[in-house]
Amino acid sequence: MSEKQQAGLRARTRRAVRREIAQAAEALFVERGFEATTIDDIAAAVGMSQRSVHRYFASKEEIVLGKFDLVVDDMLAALRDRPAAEPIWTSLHRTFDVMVALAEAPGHAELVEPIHRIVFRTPALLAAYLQRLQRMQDAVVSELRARAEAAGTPYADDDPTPRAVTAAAFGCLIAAQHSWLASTPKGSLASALGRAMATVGPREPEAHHS
Amino acid sequence: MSEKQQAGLRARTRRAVRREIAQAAEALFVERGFEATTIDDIAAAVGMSQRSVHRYFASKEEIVLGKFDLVVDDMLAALRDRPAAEPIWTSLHRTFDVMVALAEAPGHAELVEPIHRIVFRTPALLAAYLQRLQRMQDAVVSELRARAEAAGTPYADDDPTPRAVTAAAFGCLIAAQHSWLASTPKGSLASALGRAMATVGPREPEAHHS
DNA sequence: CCATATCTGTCAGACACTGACAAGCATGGC
DNA sequence: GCCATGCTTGTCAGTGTCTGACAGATATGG
Repeated sequence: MSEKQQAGLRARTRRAVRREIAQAAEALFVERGFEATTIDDIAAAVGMSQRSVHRYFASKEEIVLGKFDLVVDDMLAALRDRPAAEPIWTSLHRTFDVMVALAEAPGHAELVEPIHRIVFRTPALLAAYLQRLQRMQDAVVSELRARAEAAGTPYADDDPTPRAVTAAAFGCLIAAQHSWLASTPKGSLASALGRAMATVGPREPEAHHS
Repeated sequence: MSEKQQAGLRARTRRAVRREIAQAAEALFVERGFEATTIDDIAAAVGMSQRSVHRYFASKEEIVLGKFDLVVDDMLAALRDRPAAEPIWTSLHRTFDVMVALAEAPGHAELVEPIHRIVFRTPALLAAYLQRLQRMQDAVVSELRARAEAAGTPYADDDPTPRAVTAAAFGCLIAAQHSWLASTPKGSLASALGRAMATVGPREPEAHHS
């Protein structure tokens, strides 16, 4: 009843309206910038009232970053499906692959780059994006703790290891996005991620879950 | 003329008023929370108008995170003073030590923990903090590029290495802050940082500036 | 003592966001 | 076909952050 991805008619039309709003909004954002576009402009573009737009998106940033929230669930599911014996760094790399694949999926890959650029250029959007990444890291850390617990080598409650490794991996993701935006000619985001994640990695001082 | 840390009378009184506002605001934030405290409340607490408070702080978040901006300059200076032959990871560790030392300095160390907790608990504040860390990373990456340039082994423009290493280090900083807040009994932030930065690190596939 | 610069309060406004209410429109039982 | 129910929508009103403009108070420097 809450906010599931039901196949009901209501939920379907709701998602359609969401897409319509996001589509019109992104066009305006690309055209005249994020901050220079008001909610009223977006509402007028789709023929709705300002209030209704806010019924579909809790905040202005969510219009741009809303898609990311949907990917997060897929990424966490991908992480859970990774074999327990796999090195953590590899599992995190494969988790990011889910996001990269959707970003480079054919059809709407043209909008990905300008939107990406806007997110990293607009302070408010970058802050919101980093906040979402941070929130996702909490979920990843929980998963890593559960995995270590299942392996018989749980982390101590105040052990910074799982969060440090996770934060380092997410740092590589952001570095890859930066590098991808700066690359000329434009390479693939997947290769940028691979290169970034090859430059750093976890250190295993003693035996700790192979 | 712009915004330097002059020793003039004007700049001195201005910083005094800033401190007074921040002090009163932090008391209110700790007492009733960040979001539940309005600018009008803060203005009333220091006997000023709402408009004048905004003349000293561009945003509500800056009242809390303004001190961080001052530390950033010291940290960047510390990074520049590190010997060029020192491993990057160690240089970054020493850079963070500057911030840790100020956080654990005697006198105002009691306020550090509750403020820390508020920052990590309040979404808007966490987002603003992460944004500032990201902006600082840009400066650190520039410094690392300049250092590699001076060493005769410059990075390519789209090489994600310097940013990935930097992002990983900052991830360790955040992980250390988390671990420090979660630790009972409360350990030192410096030791938490040391443990976090020991868990991950750069990989040197080939010879690249010792 | 005066010209200049700075600080201040007040007013007004843009903008994001929220709650409340009533009207429109659908679905589903009768 | 008809009506009750529930969801969506627009309108209105309000809060809170943040900004610009103006005028008065205060301080600085010649």
